[in-house]
Amino acid sequence: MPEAEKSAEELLNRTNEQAVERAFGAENRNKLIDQYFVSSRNSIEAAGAWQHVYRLLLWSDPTTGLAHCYESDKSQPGKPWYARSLAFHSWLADGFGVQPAVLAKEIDWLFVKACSDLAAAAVKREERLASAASRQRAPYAGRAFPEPGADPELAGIIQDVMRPYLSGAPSDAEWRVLTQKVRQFLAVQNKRKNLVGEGFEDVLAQVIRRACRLSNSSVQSRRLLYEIPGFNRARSGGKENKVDLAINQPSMRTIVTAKWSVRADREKQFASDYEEYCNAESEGKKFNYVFVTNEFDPARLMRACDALFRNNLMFDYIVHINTSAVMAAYNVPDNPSIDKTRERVFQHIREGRLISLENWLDLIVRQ
DNA sequence: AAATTATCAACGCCACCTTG
DNA sequence: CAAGGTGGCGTTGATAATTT
Repeated sequence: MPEAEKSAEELLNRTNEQAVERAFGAENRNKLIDQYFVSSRNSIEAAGAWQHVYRLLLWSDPTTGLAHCYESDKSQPGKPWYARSLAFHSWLADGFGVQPAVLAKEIDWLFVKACSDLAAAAVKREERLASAASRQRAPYAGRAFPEPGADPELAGIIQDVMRPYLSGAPSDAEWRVLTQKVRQFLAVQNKRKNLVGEGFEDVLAQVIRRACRLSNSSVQSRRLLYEIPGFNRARSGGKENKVDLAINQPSMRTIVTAKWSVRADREKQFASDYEEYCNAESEGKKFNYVFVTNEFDPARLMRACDALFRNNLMFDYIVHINTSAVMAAYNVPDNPSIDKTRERVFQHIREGRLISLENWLDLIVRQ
């Protein structure tokens, strides 16, 4: 390798390592998403957008090994969502053209990258904490306080299983290292939730910019409402709410609420947010209110499609990352019967009320 | 600069409601 | 009556904003 190229690469590696103190923060997230799109080198078209969203954000549930489309506890073998997860996993493997066994490697790009940045930062923090910890423990020296990280119960389980293969007894310190590693391994999945929320907004923003050829300034995430053209500062004192995603085109302003999945408490917010937007609107012109999601729960999807505000449909569009994925998940081979809620969702898809990301991106280009 | 508080999404768990 | 759906609530682990 030529000398100049080598040093440039070293510089890149070095800056990557030191620049990341908030691995899951907005800056690093966007840097990583950018990296993904630049290195994939594909021009981003509406039709392939769903694949990028899933490659970046979707993950496989470690307890089932399947692509995640519903809450883990409800997706365990034997429960209804296990069948739907199997169907979704199968559909997705076909879509990516890979075997079901290796699908997990195709997805979860953003989390995997951010986690390695996080681990690097944790190593540095550890040194500082360790010296503080020894100061904190100093006054109690000699009183045999429990060692941090020790987990005798977990160590016991491992010891019982492995006993026939152990030629000697590991030291207490070695057990602590092992149990801490096991705990860290199990804790990793809990960190995901810190990335998916705002990561979804950022990924969508980049997908929209690239697929619809819009500028950075016309597609923005987490702006205050009054920073969007044609919206006033609310006078009613309360907290300033941020808009998940705002698309500003000459012919149309679009306010997007982007939720990877829905919870009841957040569902209630949709209407109060919308009321705030309507009150703040100052140009006397129509704006679109759009809900983008990867929710698979039929009841939650149905409610979003049917939601009214002052007797009109509240959302102009309800967008799922891929409605074919929803249909695939609902049609499980071992039980062909379809309940009312799922049938209603099918109807919304047929009637164009619930649309795919691809369709919505095409609409944005045309408006 | 450090500490506190707010926010967010996922998830587990529980209680209640529906449905067959 | 049992199973499954639903909603509420609290916990977790992270960042961001605000206060001290």
